[in-house]
Amino acid sequence: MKTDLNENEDLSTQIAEAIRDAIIEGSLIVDQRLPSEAELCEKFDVGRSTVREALKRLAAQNLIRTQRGAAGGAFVNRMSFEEAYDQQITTSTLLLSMNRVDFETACEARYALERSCAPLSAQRRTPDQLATMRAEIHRQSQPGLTDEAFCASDVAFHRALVDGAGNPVLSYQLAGAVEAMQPLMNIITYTQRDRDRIVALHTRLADAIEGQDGDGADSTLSELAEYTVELGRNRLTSSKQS
Amino acid sequence: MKTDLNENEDLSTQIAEAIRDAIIEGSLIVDQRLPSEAELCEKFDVGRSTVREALKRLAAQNLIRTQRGAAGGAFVNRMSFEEAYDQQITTSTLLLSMNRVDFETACEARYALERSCAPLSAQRRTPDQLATMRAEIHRQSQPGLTDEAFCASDVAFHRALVDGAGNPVLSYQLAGAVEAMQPLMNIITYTQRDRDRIVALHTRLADAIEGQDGDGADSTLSELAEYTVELGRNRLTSSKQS
DNA sequence: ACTTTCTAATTGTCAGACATTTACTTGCCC
DNA sequence: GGGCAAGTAAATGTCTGACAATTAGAAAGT
Repeated sequence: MKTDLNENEDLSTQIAEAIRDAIIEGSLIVDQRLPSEAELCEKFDVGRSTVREALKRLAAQNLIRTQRGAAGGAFVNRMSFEEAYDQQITTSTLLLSMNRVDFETACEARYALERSCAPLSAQRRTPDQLATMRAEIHRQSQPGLTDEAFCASDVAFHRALVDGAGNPVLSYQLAGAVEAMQPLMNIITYTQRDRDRIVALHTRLADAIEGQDGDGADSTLSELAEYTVELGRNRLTSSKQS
Repeated sequence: MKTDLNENEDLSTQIAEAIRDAIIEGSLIVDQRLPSEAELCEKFDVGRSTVREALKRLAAQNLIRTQRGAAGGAFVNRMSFEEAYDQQITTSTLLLSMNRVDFETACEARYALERSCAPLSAQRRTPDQLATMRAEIHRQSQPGLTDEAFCASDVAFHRALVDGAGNPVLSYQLAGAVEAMQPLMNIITYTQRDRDRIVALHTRLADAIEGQDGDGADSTLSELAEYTVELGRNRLTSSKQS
């Protein structure tokens, strides 16, 4: 681990970067214990608060975890898919909401990515995932559902579809795209007719996935994408008029 | 912003979460100044170090930035695509390297995602992006290139392809998939024959993109994916034998 | 052998001090 | 009045020392 710091950033930033690089580069391996705070103070020749701030930075990125007590300390954390999901979702959500990304662009990205899962999902989906999709479709067709609940169910449906590809890396990458869209989707007010149409498309999609018809799933997703963009466009137009 | 904290986590974690939630929820908007450290101490009734650790956590996630001086303080940061890229790449890289994700799975995910960009890229790529692709192909065919430089050029080529879709959200999502693969790709030792084959495929890909032939690009990518998986498989087999 | 107690190591938190940076004010000179 | 310089105040960055809380392991006693 490098110990010479000469940039013009904060000391805690530099120290955090030095340790992060050591983790990425592999000289600190998973579950390995970092030197104690006191030792890091000596090694980098800084005060304890500075070291602690650096460690907190790393903890915020799930790179390390800390334990108190005698055999405690900071340990290199094995980044779990769960943690990575959450980070990805937070980042994506903020990225979309803070940069005035328009609905159409986000929608295009989301469905483009999702379509890349469809053929794999048609091939590999488990009965369990198929059942989840059916269950969500059933929920979506129940009357009296709030728009938000409908949206949440939509997300669950699409996640089941994505997970059907049986590729955790794909699931991880898609988590951001699908979940981060939810706040944008929530601007849509669904009429009963909209919902009927979406449920019909979801049903066709589930049928295709069940029948291992990759092309069918792909084209249905394509239709769904088009319809969603259209809904978003109408919503924007009507809100401008009002 | 909530100020009552009663969980059993660190104080700095709780405070960071409270502020983060306020940012996500929208009660703290972009470029808004947070209360000074002293004010936050009062508000949450904790010491200054605790507040500072919380702020460093947020800074590590690019949620805030800080300025020194009289009119300084912590400000809600507009998450830039650049920052989001970097975060995504770090997270993805560590996720893959720490969870023994096998080459095949990662490769499948990467090319599946990339294929979702191909048709859009064929439609919209700028001459500039096309030129980048050609330039990288040229570099790749030069003799005496190290494996690492070849890999780097490969990444640059594929990023140009992805950027060609003209959708920043897609570029962002793909950044992780493409860049995070690089360490895994680096285990491959390319023979001259491998390189020739890859350059030929890249050329076909660039031709398809130039000719706005989405299907052609898609099928070429598919071939490239297959070939890359094969290379990885051979590499693993031979390393097991040695 | 088992339980209890003690001890030491380590992180979590607080308080106070000083350094550094920076915007703004004040005062002086022209 | 305008411009320049010095000073001032507010804020973050850093250091030090102290104590609290937690925990593993050693020591002691039965």
